[in-house]
Amino acid sequence: MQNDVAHRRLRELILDGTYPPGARLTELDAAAALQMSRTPVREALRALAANGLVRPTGRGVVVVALDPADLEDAYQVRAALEALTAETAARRQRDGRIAPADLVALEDLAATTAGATDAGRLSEAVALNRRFHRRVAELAGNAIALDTLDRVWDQIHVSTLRSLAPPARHAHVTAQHTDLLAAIRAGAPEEAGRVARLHVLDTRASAGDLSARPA
Amino acid sequence: MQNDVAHRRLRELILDGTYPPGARLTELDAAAALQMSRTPVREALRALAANGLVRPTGRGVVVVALDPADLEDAYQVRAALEALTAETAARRQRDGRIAPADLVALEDLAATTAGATDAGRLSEAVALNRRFHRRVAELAGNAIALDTLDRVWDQIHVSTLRSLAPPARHAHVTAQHTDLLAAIRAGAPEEAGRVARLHVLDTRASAGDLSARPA
DNA sequence: ACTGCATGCATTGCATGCAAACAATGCGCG
DNA sequence: CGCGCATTGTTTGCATGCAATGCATGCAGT
Repeated sequence: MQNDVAHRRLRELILDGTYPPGARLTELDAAAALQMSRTPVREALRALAANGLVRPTGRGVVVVALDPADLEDAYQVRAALEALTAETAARRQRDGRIAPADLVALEDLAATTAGATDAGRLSEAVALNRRFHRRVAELAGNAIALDTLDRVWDQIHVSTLRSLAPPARHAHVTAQHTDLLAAIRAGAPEEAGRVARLHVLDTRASAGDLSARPA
Repeated sequence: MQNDVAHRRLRELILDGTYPPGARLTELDAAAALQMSRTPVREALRALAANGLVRPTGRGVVVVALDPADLEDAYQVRAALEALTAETAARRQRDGRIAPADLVALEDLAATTAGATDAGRLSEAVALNRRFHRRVAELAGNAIALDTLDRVWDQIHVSTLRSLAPPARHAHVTAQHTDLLAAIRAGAPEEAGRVARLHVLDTRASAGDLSARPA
């Protein structure tokens, strides 16, 4: 009950845009693509549907394509949860329950992310950015929040794939990362939560602008 | 791709305690219980795992049993999301985007819930309580938040099944419901969010106390 | 030309069979 | 008496086959 190759591979194919939002996918298609029989593919499709990456539709499934309103909703959820995890992480730091090495590693990651962003290595920057946010959430030590965030991140990722544009004001984004780290390091929960929420909502703003004028 | 009888029925069996937290479940067992072949059951099990109701373990799956720390985490997530939805609902009300009938219906539901709680009809009260919270979340019109909350509610529900004790201070709980409704009706987002968060965390306190001294 | 219907086809739902993995058990050997 | 190893049984992973469903296509009748 843990050999989900089909699930993992299909998730990859969706996240990297091979199956873009709105793409219809039948069991047979997917099975052919993965060179497997329909059985494991069916299971994977169910799991993906449960994770909100794919939506059942009459025959077959379609890759989710969040409309602007849904995307806004997703960002609201993400903001609420990242505020929670940032706040929790800061509290843990204040209580001395965070290993100094973890904080340093996180600061390194932030720097690497900023570097990739500045250099315009887009997809790498996106991946690093997600890893940064995920690490922050990990610091909170809330497995359920992390799990939930993974879902939301995936959903947002899929629906913002086409707008893989460089963040308009990436110096701003980098600065916000720095602020967040500072608040966590200082053990200031309130501040960390506030910064995290605003940062997510800022990201939304740019993604929203882009998704407002696509195909 | 939407005929999940197996998924729905297994979910029911887990939520109503037929398969209690920690129960091990093999595909064959479940298939026998549902009188189906293993194939649809496997799909259901994968979906349940994706929804966090069941956890893969070596052979077969076990029904999730959140330890007290995880339960606390789940309540934190729930509180953050219910604060968001309450806040959003209040904002919508303020902007006149909520049908008056919906608010009235919600107040009725709150009254019914209070009645069942007072009368000590425990399982009915639990069900009504969840419906009340769900309706509030629906008012926010955020489908993704609702979806996410459903997951978290399910997870919490499973792990608090054994402690089906009457809420210690149910007058208090009822009062908080009233306060929440008032804040929404008044179109006071900040207040609604605050009340919702505190209400959830209060609930947690009592559930936590109970789960601290179980089997 | 348009509507209604029937036929065919794509696609899903489910069962069954088989092979591989893993765990437990019992056996032989030291 | 204890330890290691082989054997057996359980359970999963996957493929295939078949039946049922619903959609699209084309034909006929108006």
